[in-house]
Amino acid sequence: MTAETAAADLGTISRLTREWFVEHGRDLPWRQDGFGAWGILVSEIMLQQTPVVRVIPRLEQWLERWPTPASLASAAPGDAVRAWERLGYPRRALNLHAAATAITEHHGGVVPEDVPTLLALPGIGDYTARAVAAFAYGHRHPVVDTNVRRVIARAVLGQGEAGPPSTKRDLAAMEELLPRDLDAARATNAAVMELGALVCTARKPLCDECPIKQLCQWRAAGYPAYEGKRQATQKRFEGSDRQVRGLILAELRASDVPVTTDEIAQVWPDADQRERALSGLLTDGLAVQVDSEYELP
DNA sequence: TAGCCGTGGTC
DNA sequence: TGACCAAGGCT
Repeated sequence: MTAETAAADLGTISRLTREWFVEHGRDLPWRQDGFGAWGILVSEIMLQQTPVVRVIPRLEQWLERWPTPASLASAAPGDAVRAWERLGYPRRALNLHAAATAITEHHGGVVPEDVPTLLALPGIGDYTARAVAAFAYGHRHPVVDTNVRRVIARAVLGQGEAGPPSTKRDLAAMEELLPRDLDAARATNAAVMELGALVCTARKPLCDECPIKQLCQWRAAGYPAYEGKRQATQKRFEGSDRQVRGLILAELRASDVPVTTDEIAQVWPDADQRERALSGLLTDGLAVQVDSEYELP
């Protein structure tokens, strides 16, 4: 295949995916016109490693309570952790509060537009910075999440799985899929992501329904099994320190007053694990000690 | 960079 | 039923 043909195919992949998106993309809250940069930022933080269906109700409550960065910044960090409820990875709530504070104090209460400034905010990494710049402000940046990585691996590279993160490779590939036009570029980012979420899924991809199956390199190769490296498998959660942290934090969230070590001892039998978990929560700022008791910050 | 960080749903 | 997966970030 010549370079020209390849470039043309990338353009076709991009266009077909956008056309599919217009027809099949979900009407998610953060995609509505005028949703606002703050709402999009909050949604992106909440969506980190967390399914859409669990984010939507929490996001709506969050934005009703804290409609601006300044409003969240004026709350206690612990209120953010409590309002996070059971979304998981509660340090995200703490980071979001810290980001709101930085935005209020250093950026005039307005969510920054450019990737480097966004990256400097706590809890905002490469994906989230690009997503906010692209979706909230319409900047032309490749946005690469786990869905996009999978689509690129399959459709462009002909591999069954994305394997371990390969940021440079995937950013370059996504960059090539982005049209010059700003609106079309933003739509492409959303469309490829959505294709990975709804059709080109991790387990049972719906290849028959795929708008770019004719151009998919993985399909053309006969769906070879993935042979490359894989991401390390997650450790078992049941009985882990992570579980203990979660249980202790749930105890702190549920209480209006500081919690005693005796009360914490009720949530988990193993004292060593309790100490490790509690110490970790203190280090992370998710808990603070008052005399011999503990509470949210 | 590999390991850690929650929680719940799926097959 | 247990492993896998989910719009990642940080160290």
